[in-house]
Amino acid sequence: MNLPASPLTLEVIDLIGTMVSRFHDEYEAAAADHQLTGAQARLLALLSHGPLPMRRIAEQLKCEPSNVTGLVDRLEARTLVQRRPDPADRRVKLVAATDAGHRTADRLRSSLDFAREPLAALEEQERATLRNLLRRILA
Amino acid sequence: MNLPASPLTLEVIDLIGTMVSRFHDEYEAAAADHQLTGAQARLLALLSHGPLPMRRIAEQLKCEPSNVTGLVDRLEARTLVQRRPDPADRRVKLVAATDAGHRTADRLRSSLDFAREPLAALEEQERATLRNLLRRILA
DNA sequence: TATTGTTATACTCTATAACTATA
DNA sequence: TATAGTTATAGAGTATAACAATA
Repeated sequence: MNLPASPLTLEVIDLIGTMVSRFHDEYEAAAADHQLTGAQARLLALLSHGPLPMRRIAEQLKCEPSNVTGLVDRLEARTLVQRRPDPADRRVKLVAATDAGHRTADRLRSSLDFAREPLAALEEQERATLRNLLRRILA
Repeated sequence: MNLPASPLTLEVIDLIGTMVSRFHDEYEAAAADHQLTGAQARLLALLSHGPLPMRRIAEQLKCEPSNVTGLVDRLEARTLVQRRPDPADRRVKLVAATDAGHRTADRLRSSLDFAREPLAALEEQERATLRNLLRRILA
């Protein structure tokens, strides 16, 4: 059983919804600026930390492994990623970002700094307060 | 020119990213629980405020009008929405949620109260602080 | 037998362009 | 001529099920 939410709580939920929507739209737009779809951008960002097996990619992206095949196919056709054999297990294919892929991922990440601008409205101390509140919500 | 972001700012951006990702995934899951896609759920939520012309729906959903045709087709096939003529302009079709559509939208909205639970970790005063910070960021 | 990645299939979402019926 | 909605087409993302190679 849920208690009815207070007007304050409802407003916070609404504000979070607005933030989610805005952040999401701008991420898609930033990806499009680099001729990437949102899913492709997320995969490329994932690979900037290092190569991953197809299986792990599917887990991280929360989708079926069969989807990853097409996703990697399209990025590989543009030489942004590369399939490599895993010496330890010949069933596994490791997907790695190429140099071009890493550069694209870096540029994408920089362009995402749009998120930094709205935060400039806050003082250092206020950003710390926001960080602490978000940490507790997401804990 | 952008100044490099401080570690604090980067952490806040990262926390916001986590919130966006979590909120988005849970919205999709809640929609799926009602046999709706995310796009269908957003359209149905939009119509809970009242009927809208196809054109306005496209604007609100930030997509092309041609997409709305199929979206409404699929919801109409399940009698969750209905196309009506606009007495004032015979070119316009008004899309309205049916009773069943309103009920589904209500249930969906209730199930989204998952967002309320994490907020319970905060005291009333802290929620007010969070609201004020978010308001300024999103202003 | 179980696991990894792929293929085949089907559906939804999306954009573009051409069409129709109104205005 | 301009606008609202539709259709046709195509590409991308997604899930399910069946499959080959390897463990």
